[in-house]
Amino acid sequence: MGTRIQPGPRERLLTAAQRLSYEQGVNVGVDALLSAANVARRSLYEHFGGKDGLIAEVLRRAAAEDLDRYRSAIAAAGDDPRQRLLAVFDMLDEIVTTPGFRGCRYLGADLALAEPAHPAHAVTQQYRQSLHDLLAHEVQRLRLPRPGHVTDQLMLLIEGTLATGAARPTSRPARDARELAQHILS
Amino acid sequence: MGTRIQPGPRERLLTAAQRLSYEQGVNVGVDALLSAANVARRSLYEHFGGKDGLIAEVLRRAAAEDLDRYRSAIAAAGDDPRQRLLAVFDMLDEIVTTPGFRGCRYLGADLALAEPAHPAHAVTQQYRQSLHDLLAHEVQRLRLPRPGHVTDQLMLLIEGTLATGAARPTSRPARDARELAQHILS
DNA sequence: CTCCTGGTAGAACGTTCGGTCTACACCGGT
DNA sequence: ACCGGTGTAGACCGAACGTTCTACCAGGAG
Repeated sequence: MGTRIQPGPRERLLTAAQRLSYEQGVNVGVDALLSAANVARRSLYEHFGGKDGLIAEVLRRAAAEDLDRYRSAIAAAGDDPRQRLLAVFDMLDEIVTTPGFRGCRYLGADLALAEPAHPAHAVTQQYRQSLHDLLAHEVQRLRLPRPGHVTDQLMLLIEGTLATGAARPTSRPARDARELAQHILS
Repeated sequence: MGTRIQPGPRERLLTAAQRLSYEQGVNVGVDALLSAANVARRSLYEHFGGKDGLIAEVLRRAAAEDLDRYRSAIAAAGDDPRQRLLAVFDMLDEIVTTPGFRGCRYLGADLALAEPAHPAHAVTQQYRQSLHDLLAHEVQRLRLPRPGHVTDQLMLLIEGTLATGAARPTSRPARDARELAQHILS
């Protein structure tokens, strides 16, 4: 059964690694992951084949969660596609102003992992594609000219918001981005 | 004297580290830096006190070069502040489409170095402040309302361009950003 | 009861990490 | 001629890296 009193080692490892790989970066050591999860060394290699596999799985899980946050924010903003898309930047404002925000996890992974063959890269690519599709679906309904172009610009604003939020913590990049998004969508 | 047939070990080390710390990330090993620069281990510690000092100095040098690129691009664009600012995004288009582009060096350093006390963070902060001032000076001449706000938005577009260029190499984020910049500046 | 599965605990592997150290060579200045 | 400064070459250190290994233990199924 999936549910026990305490989550199994696989679950504990994923939870701890999701937190630590964000706080400390994906180059965090295996020992730190194991002791944070209270998991035996062996379990890591049985469940994920190695650190790379764990990191990739962590990113997959985080991607699913983050996409759900985008979907929830959009769904809660009513029916107007314009308002639904602007709601994304309201959600981003919350995220980047939350203490402990350290930038976009996926960009951080791509920059930190130099080897192009690392399985993490495929996960981040897939994540961005899903997010792009999510936005494109809303943009489509607006019947604007060049919908693909508009979607790319929204993606750029999102990446810029997360990057600026990490680089200049005093600023409020999501507000700036939201204003720019309003320009695009009108 | 400063000029010899071959640059001294300090110069070689800076040059090699500037390249390697970008290609491989700032977590590149000391041995890789030393062998790439053909420099004795000892020289690193005599000249920079350690790897952290070298990384910080590399970022300082890169920042000076990058700021000069911005200044040159702006200066070459004539007298109209609007055209001068848009020229920044033309320059960025060149940068992000150049093979081997791996994103913003300074954001990469901030994300990869988890310890807040690392000297690199002060350098990246200073770099962004200088870039911000550079843009603000041009924005000021436009006599727009909320010039600080506009400058922040331009910074966000720049960060977004560099992040997107690294994350989605097939896109042309600088063009999208330039179009948004035109909206801001009009 | 016995056996198997899946978990823990931890030693140990070889490699790499950043950093310190010794030994020696070159070269310009006095 | 000599000396001090600066460089190279490379051994060496303790620690951390990712990984593999053995030994043991709990719980459920046969």
